[in-house]
Amino acid sequence: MDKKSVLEYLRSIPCGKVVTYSQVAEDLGNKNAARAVGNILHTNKDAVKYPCYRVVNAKGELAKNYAFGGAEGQKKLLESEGIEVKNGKVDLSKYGLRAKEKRV
DNA sequence: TAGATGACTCACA
DNA sequence: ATGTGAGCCATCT
Repeated sequence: MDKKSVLEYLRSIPCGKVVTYSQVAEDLGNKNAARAVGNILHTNKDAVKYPCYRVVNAKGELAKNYAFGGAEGQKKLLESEGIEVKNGKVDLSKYGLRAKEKRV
């Protein structure tokens, strides 16, 4: 669960898709490390290299309060990927790499 | 080294 | 539905 691992994971995210903190954490091996993932992204300033904007919370919203460039920039970036953004939120059911469908 | 904080998430009232 | 409490991990002081 290194910062690098998370960054690498971000790069592995397919274009036009988004992932949640918990999902990233789980894929990395620590499903409870959602918080750590967020922290790592926060520390990461290579947003241009690592699409942290593709990472959203369990609700499908991005951390607009602390985002790299604000909800506007994030929204534009997501839209550039072909992701439909609703009020700073995305439809995990459509763009979520896996969303919470696993819960079903 | 130990303590505190945070881009999170879940459960309960 | 909203608000509060607890748990986890990495970084910072």
